[in-house]
Amino acid sequence: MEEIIVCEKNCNHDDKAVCIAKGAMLPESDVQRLAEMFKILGDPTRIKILHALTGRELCVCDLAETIGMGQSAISHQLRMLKGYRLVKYRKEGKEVIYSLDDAHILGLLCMGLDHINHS
Amino acid sequence: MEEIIVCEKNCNHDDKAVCIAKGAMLPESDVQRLAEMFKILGDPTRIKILHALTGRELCVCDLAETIGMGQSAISHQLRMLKGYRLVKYRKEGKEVIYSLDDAHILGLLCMGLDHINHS
DNA sequence: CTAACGTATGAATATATATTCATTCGTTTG
DNA sequence: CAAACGAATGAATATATATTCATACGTTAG
Repeated sequence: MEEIIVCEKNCNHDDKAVCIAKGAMLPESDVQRLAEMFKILGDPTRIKILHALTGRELCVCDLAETIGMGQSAISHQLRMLKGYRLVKYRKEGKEVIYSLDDAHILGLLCMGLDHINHS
Repeated sequence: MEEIIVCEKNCNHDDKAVCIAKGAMLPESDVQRLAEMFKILGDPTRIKILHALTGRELCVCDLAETIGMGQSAISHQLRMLKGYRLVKYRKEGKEVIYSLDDAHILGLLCMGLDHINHS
């Protein structure tokens, strides 16, 4: 699956470890996308939004009140979540109603919850 | 499982949604710990370190060379990972050899990889 | 058409974060 | 004991990030 890269530099101690580790490295693009994805989940406000939207759809205003933050802050975060396809929206009159777009990400959230509870 | 909180404020539109959403909210402490945990995984360098240490132990120097970054940068990140019990170390002469301390977290990494690949 | 409402947005601010540099510490080796 | 090495650390810096404020936009109601 992963291509083997030969390590050029000769370090003083055990070369082999570095060579093997280098060869096993994730492609940079995967690393970046992974980090990006986890970073999105690494913010309390965004977690609250995603969790609030599980099994429910809510307009911006209600989200803001539910979470207890300003409308603008929520809107900015929704913009980001929208960008990563984690939420979608539908317009109804003046309201914009958000819901989850990616059920898959909930698995990560749940697994995260498991992790912080069982340890 | 979760205690129901009654919402006081009367918003113009549908109160019920907010009440229910508020009642279903995660405890603040859970939210914080979840976010904290994901934030740790939300950095390319830390992902590289954790991934490099899967199935292998490496000293700081080799980690730095494997990843292609300065010793100090790696050391700072290891400090953080150590703080969250994601890595452990053992000393061998002048070297400090790190390994994973929490195999559980690898599940999250893998699941993350699945997620970015199948979507 | 105008006012009111819900939302989006840009700028500003405060804060957090990662990396580098210089230095120190501890261990080993000559 | 002194020099060399690997690692840790603190300060400094650069950069990213979240939130607030003010305002603009679009829709609806009067």
